[in-house]
Amino acid sequence: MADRISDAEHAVMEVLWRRAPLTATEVSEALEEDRDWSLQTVKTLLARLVGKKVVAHEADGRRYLYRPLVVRDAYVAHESQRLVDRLFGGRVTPLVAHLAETQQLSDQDIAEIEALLKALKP
Amino acid sequence: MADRISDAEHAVMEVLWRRAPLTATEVSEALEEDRDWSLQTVKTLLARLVGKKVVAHEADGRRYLYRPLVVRDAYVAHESQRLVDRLFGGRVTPLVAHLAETQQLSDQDIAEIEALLKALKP
DNA sequence: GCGTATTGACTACAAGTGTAGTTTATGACT
DNA sequence: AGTCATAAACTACACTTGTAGTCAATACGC
Repeated sequence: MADRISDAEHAVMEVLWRRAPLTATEVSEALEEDRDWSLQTVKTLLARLVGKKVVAHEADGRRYLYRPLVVRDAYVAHESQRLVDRLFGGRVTPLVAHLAETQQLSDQDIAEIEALLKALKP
Repeated sequence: MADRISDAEHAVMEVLWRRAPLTATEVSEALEEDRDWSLQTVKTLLARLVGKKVVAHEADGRRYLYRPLVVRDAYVAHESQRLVDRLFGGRVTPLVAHLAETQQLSDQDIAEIEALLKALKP
């Protein structure tokens, strides 16, 4: 479960996190808007995800049903941590500071985050 | 300038962002603590970075001096944006919310971020 | 001046990634 | 029953990435 999920694979995971289990064809259809992939490509990605043990497939008649084996939150946490570690020395404050500066946080964003922080305080 | 910087390449960039210009040997020495790379490996990475036009090299006698062509802030901004886009639908607040939950922000972290946000308000 | 170390240039090579095509079995329709 | 569509399995192939090795030129120490 420690293998990295590539970019293309991640797009497939997002579909499965939204709804599962799905057949390969259904996943492919769900991706049509965003990526211009052939069904074969999607199947390859699904097979690789199964190989990485982050997706399970169970036979359903002649086809497979795919479902995620890792929860999205865990993935998001892992990737966020990676970024914070690599670019901000593991500290969250500099990240927020950076986003605040470069991203033009709207007043509403700021209000939201403040409310969130307030709720966290003892 | 749009080529992605790989993980290993990023380690080299960090060295150059800290101090530049440097020779390949100096970069290699600076990396000794963190990565167990041969000089040749570092040279390969430098060459690739030059190929990607994110590092420049200028001859200095028989060797080259390497210096970054992109500023760290731009890279950090780009990577942060990528993560926010991919995992949080482009919105910063959910990222902060997520980090707040999973990262056990200390009281001090919270205080820092609050101060930072206060400073941003009109 | 000659050997040795250093440097850049070029080459290597396996694993991972993006992106399919081909083959074979099976089920669905007429 | 024969034909067409579909699904899985296998194969392909170029590009990137991690990690060097080799070669040829040059400079430095003695």
